[in-house]
Amino acid sequence: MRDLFITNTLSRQKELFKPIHPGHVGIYVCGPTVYGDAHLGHARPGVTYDVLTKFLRHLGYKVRYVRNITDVGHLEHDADEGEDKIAKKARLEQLEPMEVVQACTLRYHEAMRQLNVAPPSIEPRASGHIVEQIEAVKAILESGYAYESNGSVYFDVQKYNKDHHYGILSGRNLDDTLEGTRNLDGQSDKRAPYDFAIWKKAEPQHIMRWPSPWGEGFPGWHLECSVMGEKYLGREFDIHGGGMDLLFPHHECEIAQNVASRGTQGVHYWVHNNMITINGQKMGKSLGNFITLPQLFAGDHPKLEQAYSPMTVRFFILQAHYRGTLDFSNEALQAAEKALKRLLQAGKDLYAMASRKAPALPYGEVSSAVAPERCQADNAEIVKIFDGIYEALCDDLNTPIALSNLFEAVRIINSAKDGKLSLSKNDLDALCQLFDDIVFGVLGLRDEENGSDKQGSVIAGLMDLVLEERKTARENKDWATSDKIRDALKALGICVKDGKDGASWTLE
RNA sequence: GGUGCUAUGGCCGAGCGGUUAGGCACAGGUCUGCAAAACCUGCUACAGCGGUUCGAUUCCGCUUGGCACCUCCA
Repeated sequence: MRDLFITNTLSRQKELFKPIHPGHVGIYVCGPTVYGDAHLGHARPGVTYDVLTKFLRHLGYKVRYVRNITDVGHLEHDADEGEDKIAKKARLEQLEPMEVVQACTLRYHEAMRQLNVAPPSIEPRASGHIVEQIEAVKAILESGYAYESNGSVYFDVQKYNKDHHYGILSGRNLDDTLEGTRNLDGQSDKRAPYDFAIWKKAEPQHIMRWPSPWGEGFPGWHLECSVMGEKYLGREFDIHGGGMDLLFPHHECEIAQNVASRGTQGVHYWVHNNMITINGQKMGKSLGNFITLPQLFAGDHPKLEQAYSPMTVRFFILQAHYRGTLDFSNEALQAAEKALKRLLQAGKDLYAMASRKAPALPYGEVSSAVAPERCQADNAEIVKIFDGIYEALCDDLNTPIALSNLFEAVRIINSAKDGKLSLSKNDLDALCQLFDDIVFGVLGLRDEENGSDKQGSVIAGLMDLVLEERKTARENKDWATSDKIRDALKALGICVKDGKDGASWTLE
């Protein structure tokens, strides 16, 4: 099995990935808080950890991928007001909280499906794990690193920091945290401003509430990930992923809770994806510059010059390394759209040359192929591309380098198609393998052009007929008829191109 | 204020102590009835100032700019 190196936020270095149990990998990723439409920002971790998971599987690991749905417990703004984000939205729209959760979850799933992000192995909800969270609060209280105050339970950060390092992940120390924290006129039940709630008392108007030994309330936000990670992946597991903005306080708090409740940090590799920015600035609801995925796919937003397909967005994300910020712009998306089209067209031409059918991996299915150790191609350049791609992906999931190698393959395929280069059967097989395993498998790209199979085959049949007539006209040098057909098809969004081996067409 | 990240050609975006990233755009060429596509060629950059080095875009320091986290956030 090839060695994978991945940047561990804990050490801030690339580390050789070694799973706890050989051949198996447990991954936990912080999923969305379901109170609104999924936006462009959600696409980044969705795609990033989808590729990581698919690559691990391709390397031969058996992966359990857990991604939660946060449907309770997000305190809004000021923790002292204790208003649950979901409950607030529900009140505004006169809906049951779970109605909001359900609607948003379904929309999130639909957006992920369009992005060809496979569903996780387990998708636990915070609201379904209240009992476990209460048990965790009890355990933390027993450990002495928490205190009850007026019906709420807070984590005693200062005490914890005496025995452990609060800030081990984010690279801070408590004094730094102190300086940045503003005192809110002592109206809090907390002993110190940096203490965080692990159980929060429900105010009378609060809809989502559960009974507990400390009265009616709801669990603190940081707790759910600690609890569900342990429940489904064990006391210790391999990888925990999430957005960089969750690094502090969320993930820092998770570590503290894990140490307090079960005596171990729990996570071996912390992986963080960077943000998508718009004009160099992070997207955020409060900044009013966020674009939802449905808007993006429909082109329905003032910042959008056109609609961008889910695959274009996926390719756009893959073109940058996951640890860097990625700046959104129409130019960048349009460039991605064209590049993707060229890549997929080369794939089609490749399969035609090899007389194979492209694998159509439906949503949720993962290629069962295991990374080949060696490339069997005769052409040295193809071997180099093959190696380059695996080397790049094994080096902290460097998808941009992998893509640059794939475009070298595109060049070779196109040259072969033009008859300027001949490829052996081994070469073609190797290239097909690359497209099967990497382009469609690991990177999860796919052709969006074709409609349903039945419609597609009808159109293909009609096109054969039309192009046959046009060919006859061209053989008679009847350019008027030939151009008339091409123009008419163009008007329907079908682009005809005359190549050496006859005409081909694509749906715009 | 504290902590950390970053500064790459027209745009996006990799990378590295000495050797072509890649994509998009642009210009010229080949092919072609024309067009499109494709292929070939060109455009060769690393904020500024110092330092280390035989050699720095890559390491170090300073300056200037940008960003993120410290509050819900992917």
